[in-house]
Amino acid sequence: MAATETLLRVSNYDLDATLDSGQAFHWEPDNGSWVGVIGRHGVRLTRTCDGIRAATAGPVAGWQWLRDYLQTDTDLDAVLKTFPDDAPMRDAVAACRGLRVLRQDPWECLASFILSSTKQIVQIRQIIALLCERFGEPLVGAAAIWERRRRAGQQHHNEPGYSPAGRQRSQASISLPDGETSGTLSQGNHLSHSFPSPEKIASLTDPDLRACKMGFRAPYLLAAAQKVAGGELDLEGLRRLPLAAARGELTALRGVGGKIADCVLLFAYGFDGAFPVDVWVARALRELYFPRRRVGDQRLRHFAATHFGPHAGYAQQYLFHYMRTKMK
DNA sequence: GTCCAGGACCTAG
DNA sequence: CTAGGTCATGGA
Repeated sequence: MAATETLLRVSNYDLDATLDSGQAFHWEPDNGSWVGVIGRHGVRLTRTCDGIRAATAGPVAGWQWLRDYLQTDTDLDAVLKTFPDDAPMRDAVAACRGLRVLRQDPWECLASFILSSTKQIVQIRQIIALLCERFGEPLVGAAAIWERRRRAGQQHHNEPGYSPAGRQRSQASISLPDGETSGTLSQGNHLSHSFPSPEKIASLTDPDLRACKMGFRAPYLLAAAQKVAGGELDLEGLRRLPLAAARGELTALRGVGGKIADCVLLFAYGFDGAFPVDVWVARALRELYFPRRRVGDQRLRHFAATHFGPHAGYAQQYLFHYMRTKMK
């Protein structure tokens, strides 16, 4: 394996909380490390005493892309200092100090959250895994893995646009023999392909997508992919817009309301003022800030938009993870 | 079998 | 403005 390694020196970084807090869905724990996909790279991350050890399956030119993704250069203490000084926030921060907000690819983030509506996180991962293994590109450095499979006398069907009809045979043919992990970065096939490009998804059909278990979200994803691939929506251009304008561009997409738009603005663009309110955060706000009071949806959103300061989205992520892990 | 999930949308009051 | 139904799927 032509692996490349480095050590990202960083303190105050909770890798577990960061990669398992419902921001990104292309990561899995593996023997004390995390294995995942960033762009076309398979990546293994391991927390050490002085930082994060990173390894990729193929050669890379520098590591700035990984520092950007993980936000290791963010001054976390400066962010935490802007949080409101109240009991709920103190408890939430104490529960997962070191949690970071990632900086993901806009298309992957938008598509992932279009798929997230009324789904449990474990199911979102499953849908995205299917989407990637069927329609994504093999990762950089994965050629050695494919060669090993080929020499084992197994066929595989890697051509673009293969039909769902060939799925069963294809899946069976590319699975490794029992017990072989071969020191590869990922054991499962679902972590061996990139997230499909907007152009790729735009070329698919509704049944192709529904076969990935995404149900009524399929037409939403397809329409979004077509707008991005056709240049009608410029995702890179959103970086230069004010928060409200960027939000308007995203919510113009069918299937993208305020919550999903805020997730994308926060997790992909770094708009820290975006404050996604899902069922968990709504529950957290009601229980922690308005105990046994009847608070309307409108007032709750107003509170969220005004109470948490310039890094409100960051505060939201602490509340979300706190609620989901500690308070059940 | 029932309830619910990092929702959005449509309609009716 | 809020309340309720609908969409598709599968964990718990």
